[in-house]
Parts: sequence; C-alpha cells; structure tokens
Amino acid sequence: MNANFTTAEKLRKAGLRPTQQRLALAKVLFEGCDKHVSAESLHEDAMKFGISVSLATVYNTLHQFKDAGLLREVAIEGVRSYYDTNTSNHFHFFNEADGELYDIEPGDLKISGLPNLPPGQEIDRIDVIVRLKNKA
Amino acid sequence: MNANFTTAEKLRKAGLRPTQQRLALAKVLFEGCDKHVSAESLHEDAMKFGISVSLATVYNTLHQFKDAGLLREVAIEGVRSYYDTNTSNHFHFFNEADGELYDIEPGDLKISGLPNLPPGQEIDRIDVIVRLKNKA
DNA sequence: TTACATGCAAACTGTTTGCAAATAT
DNA sequence: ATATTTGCAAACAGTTTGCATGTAA
Repeated sequence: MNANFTTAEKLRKAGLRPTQQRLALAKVLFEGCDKHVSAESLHEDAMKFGISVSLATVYNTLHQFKDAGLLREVAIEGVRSYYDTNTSNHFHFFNEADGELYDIEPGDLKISGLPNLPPGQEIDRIDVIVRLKNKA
Repeated sequence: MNANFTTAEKLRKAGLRPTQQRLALAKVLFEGCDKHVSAESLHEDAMKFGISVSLATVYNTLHQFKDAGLLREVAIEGVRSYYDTNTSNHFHFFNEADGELYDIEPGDLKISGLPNLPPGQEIDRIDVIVRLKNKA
C-alpha cells in the first residue's frame, strides 16, 4: 500500500482519471497539512517538486477538485481565487497586510440569530472572514 | 436646500471635489435605498439616467468613495467587485442561483467565540456571507 | 481503440494606467 | 492660474477556451 495508490483511489472515487498531472497536483495539495493555494502558487509548488504541469491544467484540475468536493473555494476580494484543502465547515482569518489566510478552528466560533431564509432556499454554506490589520 | 448641494457637501467633506461625474454617480448611489453595485452595473445605471461617464471614471470613483468610507467593498468569489452603499456593520445573503446579494439586518446575527488574535493585530472587520441555494 | 486529459497559444473579462484635454477652485 | 479630474486607449492580470497531441483504460 503506497501513497500513490491511495491518491489514485481518491481521484477515481471522485470520477477523475488518476493521470500523472492530477496525481502530482493531488500530492502537493493533500500530503501534509491543510493549505490555501491559488492557481499560480500551486503551479509554482508543483514546479518546485519537479513536476511539469501547464497552468491551464492547474486551472482545470482546481475546478475538477472543487466540483468533486476535494477543495473548497475561498472568496477573498481581489482578482485571484483561493482554494482550501480543508473542506470542513470552518472560518478564516485574513491578514490584510500580507494577504495571508489562516484557518479559524471550527468550534471556536459560533453564529447565532440567523433570520428566516427566503422561501424555497436553504443554506449552502456560511463564509466568515475575519479581516485583520496591524494595530494602530 | 436642494439635493445637489447636500451631495456636494458630502463629497467635499470626503475631500473630493464635487465634479459633475462624481455628483451624478453619488446621486445614483446614495439617493434611494441601499444598493449593491459593480462598476459595470453602476455605469449602466448612470447611462440610464442620461449621465455620460466613462468606465474608467466609474472605477476611479468607486475607489475614491470606498477610501472615503462612503462605500464598502463586498467580497464575493468571482472576478467582479461589488460595492455596498450600506457601510454599517452588517452581513449578507448571497443567492448563488442568480448572483443577487441581500443585506442581513444587523442585530439579527451574532458571532461569538472568536479565538485570540495574533499579537499586534486587530480586527478590521468581519465579513459574513450566507450562501443560499435552491432547496433540493 | 476510444474516450478523456493535456498543453499551448489565443481569446476574453474585469481592472488599472499614462497622458492629453477639460474642469473646479 | 493651478491643481485636480476626466476620458480614451492601451496595458495588464487572471482565467478560460479551441484544438491538435498525448495518455489511460
């Protein structure tokens, strides 16, 4: 039982062929601790590991992984999209000074007093971003 | 006492010369109820009112109004930026089906149990987006 | 062998910028 | 008169797309 087999299974379960590129990107993403990546940063990380993947494929793969529930998109204002390897329900600190994103451990933070939803609608998820700035 | 005078004062207080374009955009933005606009939608709205403003000026103006605290930027994933004329501390419903943004009245929703912040940092603001989808 | 995935380059979207002409004070 | 603002067009960043080539089953 090696890691590649496990990763391949993971991809197969998600309905994705375990190709070289997808395996490589999955390795970068899911081995080790939770990460927040952009297309650009994932591409660079893959390069550092000596993996050759085109940026277009990185974009494709991010979408596929997201659609398969392996990644979660995080909405930070700005042009760039971020993806979080932690797909559980949790919230974020965003350091505005350096653009870094940190998880807030689930259970720490609670939301209460949500008003009634419009009829026919339900909550998909709740995004909470606590924006930090340097103390004045 | 006419509306233009008031708007001009508002701009002047914000350190902005009350030019024709800024007055016109302020009129569209701040007369009537709270709005969520994108650069594109504001440009279109201005056109409908017979106001001639270039898109570049709309972008400039949105930034200036935001920096002056007259608007608040709302981070929804995606390429487009949204601005909210309601600058008070409040949260949002986002209807994923049609891309519409609605205010959640402040006071309804409470957040508790925030963990300690990194040293030297303080909260700038907390963004909460309750993402709605159509009931299955 | 057949359907799917990749990589390149070109296209596209939203946004920003440089600079000459116009406007506010 | 002077500094600021505007508008255009070009530049730009991130992302998406079309299509020929390569790969997995």
